[in-house]
Parts: sequence; C-alpha cells; structure tokens
Amino acid sequence: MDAKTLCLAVLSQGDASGYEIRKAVQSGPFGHIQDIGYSSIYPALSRLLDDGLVSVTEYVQEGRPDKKVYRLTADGRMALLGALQEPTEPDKTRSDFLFRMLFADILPPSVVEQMIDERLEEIQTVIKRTETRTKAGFQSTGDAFLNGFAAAVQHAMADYIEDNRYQLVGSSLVPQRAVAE
Amino acid sequence: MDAKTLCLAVLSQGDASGYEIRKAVQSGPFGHIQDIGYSSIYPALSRLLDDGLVSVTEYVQEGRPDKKVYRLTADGRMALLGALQEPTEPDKTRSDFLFRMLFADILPPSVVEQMIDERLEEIQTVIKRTETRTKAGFQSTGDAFLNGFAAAVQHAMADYIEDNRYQLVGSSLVPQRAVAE
DNA sequence: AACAATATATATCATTTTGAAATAAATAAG
DNA sequence: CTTATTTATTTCAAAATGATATATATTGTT
Repeated sequence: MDAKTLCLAVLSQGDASGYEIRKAVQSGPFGHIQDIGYSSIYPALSRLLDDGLVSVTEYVQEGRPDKKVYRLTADGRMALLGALQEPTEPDKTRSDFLFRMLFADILPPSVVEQMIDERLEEIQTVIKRTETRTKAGFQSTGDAFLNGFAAAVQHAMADYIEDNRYQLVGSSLVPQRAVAE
Repeated sequence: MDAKTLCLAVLSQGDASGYEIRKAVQSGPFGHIQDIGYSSIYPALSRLLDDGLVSVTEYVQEGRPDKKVYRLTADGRMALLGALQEPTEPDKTRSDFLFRMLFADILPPSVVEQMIDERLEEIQTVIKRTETRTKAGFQSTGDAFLNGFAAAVQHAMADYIEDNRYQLVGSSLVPQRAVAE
C-alpha cells in the first residue's frame, strides 16, 4: 500500500500524529505486512490534508515541535473504503537471508551458520510478539486473522529452516581452512 | 538487496543482458524474494560498469536495440562476495491481501470472499511453479533450499487461509447496504 | 546525583526504487 | 492473416528510503 492509504488506514482507528502513526504501524497489526518511515508519512499527511481527506489540530508544546494531530474526514473515510476495494497486487517478500542462502556454497560455513541462527532468533522474536498480541486481545476480526496468519507462517519458516539447514552447511564446498593448501 | 548487488548475483551465474537479468530474476530462484524492473537494472549496470565490476560486449542487432551482454569482472566477483557477508536486514513482507483482510469487517462479504479466492489461486500458482522447478533440478544447494522454503511457506499460508476464512466472512458487521442510512 | 539512553515530534535532503510509456521489429499463436 | 508475445533499451515523473538535523522530556543506569 502507498503511504497515503496506510496513513488513512491508521487514522481510521483513531486520531494520531505522524509520529504516532509510525508507532502504530511498527507495533500494531500492520507491522507484519507494512513498513513506513517519517519521510514517507509527513509528505503523505500534507497531501491528504491538501486533498481534504484529513483535518488537523495543532497542539502547541514546549521543548518539542508542536504536535499535529490528524483526523479522518468523511471524504477520507470514503477514500479508504475505495482504496481497499481496488485490485490487490500480489504479495511480495524481500529476504536478505534467503538471498544469502542461495550462495551458501561459496560462503564460509561459519558465516552461513551464524546467519541461520540469527534468522531463527528473529523469527522467535516475531513469534513472541504475536503471542503477546494474542493475549492482549484483538480490535477486530481481521486483526485476529492476521495475527494467526503471522504465527502460522513464522512457525512454518522456523520448522523448515531447522529441518533443512544441514543441507546448506553440511555440503559446503569451501571448508574454512582447506583453501590455503 | 539493492539493484546493483542483485545484478552482480545474476551475472555470477553467467553473462547476461539487462533484459535477460530481468527474466532470470522473475523466473529463477530469486523470484520468490526479489523483484526488479528495467528502470532499476539499466542504471545499476551503468554504475557497475563505471566501477569496473562488470564488463560489456555489444552485439549489433537489426530491428531491436543492440544487445549489451555484461560479464562479471574479478572485482565484481569480490564485490558480490563482500556484499553477501554484510549484515542482513530483517525479512519484509508486503501484502495487499492481508492489509485488506484487516478491514474485512467493513468490506462487503462478497468482496472479501473474492479476495480470498484470488489469493488462494495465486498461492496455488506459486506452488506449481516450485514443483516445476523441483522436477527440473537445481543449480545449487541454496537453490534447492530456497525452493523447499517457498513451498513450505506457501502451503502454510494456504492452509491457514482455508482454515480461518470463515472468521472473516462469517462475522461481517456491515451488510452490503446498511451504510447508506 | 550524574550521565546515558530512549522517547517525543517534525522536517528535509540526496539517493534509490518504482511504474509507465516510448520505440520498433521479430516471432509465436490463434 | 492478424493478434499477442517476446526481444531490447531508454527515459521520466512520482514515490519510497535512509540518514541527518533539531531539541527537550523522561526513563534507566551506575
């Protein structure tokens, strides 16, 4: 999703500043499937404001920039509804980890081992996060669905990696020291 | 991975033109985890050429632009090796489908149904592609690992969606016409 | 108590990436 | 015979990314 739609989506769950939108995306249900930085959020909010899809209230603060809290307008709500019904593009995954595994043959086994261990830890972290969220309860059906989805996929990944890592490291053609001979 | 590294990676498996690099990424093992368009490839190749990481041979053709076939240089091979050992950033998924499922409550059930069916079909397509690739054999250990990984994850996703779709559609709070009042 | 780290909050900039279109002919499919 | 696909590169506007700047309150650590 583009930054504008993502902002609309977050705002549909409650008013928020740009800063808070970021937090919501990072730690909320969107976290598994989207990422966004300030440099996308703030321009997006400006354009949404120009287009009348959000309104803003400025809270003067001392010590930090004034907080601008955005709220979805009726038009904004319609725009979100519209965007949600546009054709979906296929899911995409970017995996630095798998990219490297493609070259496991030419990497030192110890490096491959470490990458695998790190990836497994990452997965465990995500799994724990989904469990925490499950215990905390869900705001919507979709939220629950997504959390379960994430858990299922993460488990499948961890299982596969654990069951097949030996293929990558066991068969390496480049033992750590043999080359020098 | 950035476009340059991805080009180096493809070229490490054999010489190729920009056009062929795209094809290789689309249909090869990279396909599951990377995507790249011409508008990223060609500038990347230019920069790699400037940096001496690839060399080029131009084949004059009639009827279509001259074909420029790129080849990894020794420096290029080293650069790839280096890039592969840089710290990996966490995997990322972008899912238009899941994004929409978060809002299943406020979408017409028929629309949600259709999105789910389409997504399941997409998954089946990917599964078939992995099966084809499995039968065709693999170029490397990593290739086999990745194919199996993709298969495992796709199956997990399909299973989860099939087992839990009723949650999304059964419980819709917004029957198709109620909003207008 | 002093100090470091993190959280709050927005803005901006250069670099990359993306998606689309322009161009043009050969080849495959119907 | 006509249409669709494949081959092949280039270019452009729009969007996203990552980093940095700014400045203070709050929390955590020794």
